[in-house]
Amino acid sequence: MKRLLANIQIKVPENTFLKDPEGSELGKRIIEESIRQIDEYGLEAFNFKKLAEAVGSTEASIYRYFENKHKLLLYITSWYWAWLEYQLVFGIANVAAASEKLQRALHILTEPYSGQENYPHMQTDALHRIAISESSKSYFTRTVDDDNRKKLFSPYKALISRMAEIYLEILPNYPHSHSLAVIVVEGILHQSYYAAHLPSLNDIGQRPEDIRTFFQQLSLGTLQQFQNK
Amino acid sequence: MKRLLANIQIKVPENTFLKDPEGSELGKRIIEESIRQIDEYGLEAFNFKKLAEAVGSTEASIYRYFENKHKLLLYITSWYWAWLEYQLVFGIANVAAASEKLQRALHILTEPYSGQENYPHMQTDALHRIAISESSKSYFTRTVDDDNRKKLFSPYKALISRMAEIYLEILPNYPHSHSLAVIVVEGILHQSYYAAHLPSLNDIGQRPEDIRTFFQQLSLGTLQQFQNK
DNA sequence: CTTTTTTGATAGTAAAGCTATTATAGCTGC
DNA sequence: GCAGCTATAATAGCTTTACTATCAAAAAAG
Repeated sequence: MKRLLANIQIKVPENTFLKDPEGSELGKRIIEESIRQIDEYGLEAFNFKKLAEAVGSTEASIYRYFENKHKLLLYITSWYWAWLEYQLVFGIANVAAASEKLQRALHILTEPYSGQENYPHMQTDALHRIAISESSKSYFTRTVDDDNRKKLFSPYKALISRMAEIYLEILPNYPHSHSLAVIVVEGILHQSYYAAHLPSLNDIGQRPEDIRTFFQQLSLGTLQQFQNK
Repeated sequence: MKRLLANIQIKVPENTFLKDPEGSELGKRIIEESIRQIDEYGLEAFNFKKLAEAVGSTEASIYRYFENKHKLLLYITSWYWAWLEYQLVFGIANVAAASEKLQRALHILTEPYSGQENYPHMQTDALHRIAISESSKSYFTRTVDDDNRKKLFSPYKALISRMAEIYLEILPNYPHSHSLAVIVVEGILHQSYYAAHLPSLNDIGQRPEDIRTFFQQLSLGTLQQFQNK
């Protein structure tokens, strides 16, 4: 796939951080190590004390960048959604047929590119695993409404909108493109999770091409069913 | 809809509790109040201290019933899945046409019956809201594999299997009935959540009949697409 | 070379999660 | 009616997590 253009920057909602971690060495190390630890131990076991120790700094310093670990999770997942959106837009640029766009989009969602030159502290493969097992924790909280008002979910919504546009291109006037897009994006992530942990909830398997085929059929079938009704 | 037969009992996996809460007055009050508090404040804000105070007991006594709040959540959600499965099996019994079964199943998933005579401490409407906003927290943990080995997810799997059977009845030899079932069950719950909190991720709306129609089209479309491929 | 910003060092508080100990009340069997 | 068992209450305490405050040192900016 393609790497980021040198002058393109991934933008994360400002309210996720107190001080931009991209603006300092310590900040970048905090992000890099957070990704490592959340990926390795999971969000619950992750805390600022262990993080501080690992980056050779102090808890207080971490708190100067992020209010709490929930905001840090939002920062990390937002970055990932923004990056995925970029991959997607780039990946379908200049593709004529809408169904071909869908196919490529599903390819990116199931096998996101993992070399990441511009942001060496962003391990996109670890981020992908975090998206699979931790991302839903960013919005199933009692602060959702507040976070939403602060636009903290906009990168995720932007990604969903891109998918929705593809569906609309396949079937203009389809009224549920966003719902379908969410179901497909989350379905892909969750099916990967189930394949690894609750295999009886997944009879597609974990091969990306099989997951793609399934969701392509689900997408086209849903659209067609609406059209024929 | 229908109420539970007097001699039917909802069975919850044994390893979710240390001492069966159904076996004592205190146990039932613990469950009733847990449901109330988790529904009202969310799982994160919920803890055994406040719970103990509300039921007029002590923290130590709660710990005699449940190892921790994660197990208590598993108990509560397991009960709900088992109850839903019962509603579903009952609701489609003696229905001949498979497509009619699907329709009824979707009806139960979107509008589960809420009068609950045999288990007055089980507020099924509160449980439904908990299923929507908290249930995924029961398996997105680093103890999933362990919990799964202990069969703690069997009621959820049983529910999914019932749905899967309906799909198989509509299209025998369909190889992805379980994945489709999970996507539909979770899709219904999540779309309800988005309708309330992140409306731009849901363009179906929150009316149960609209949600049903959408997922019926998605189900049938997915099956048909497979058949025609 | 001085001022401002960033980080480090250290301390401490509050709440959550969990365990242990002892006392008391009620029931079970004899 | 009493011995013994079980369930709960009362109390205490420990550990970890989450978070705040203060001050000094180092580094960067002017």
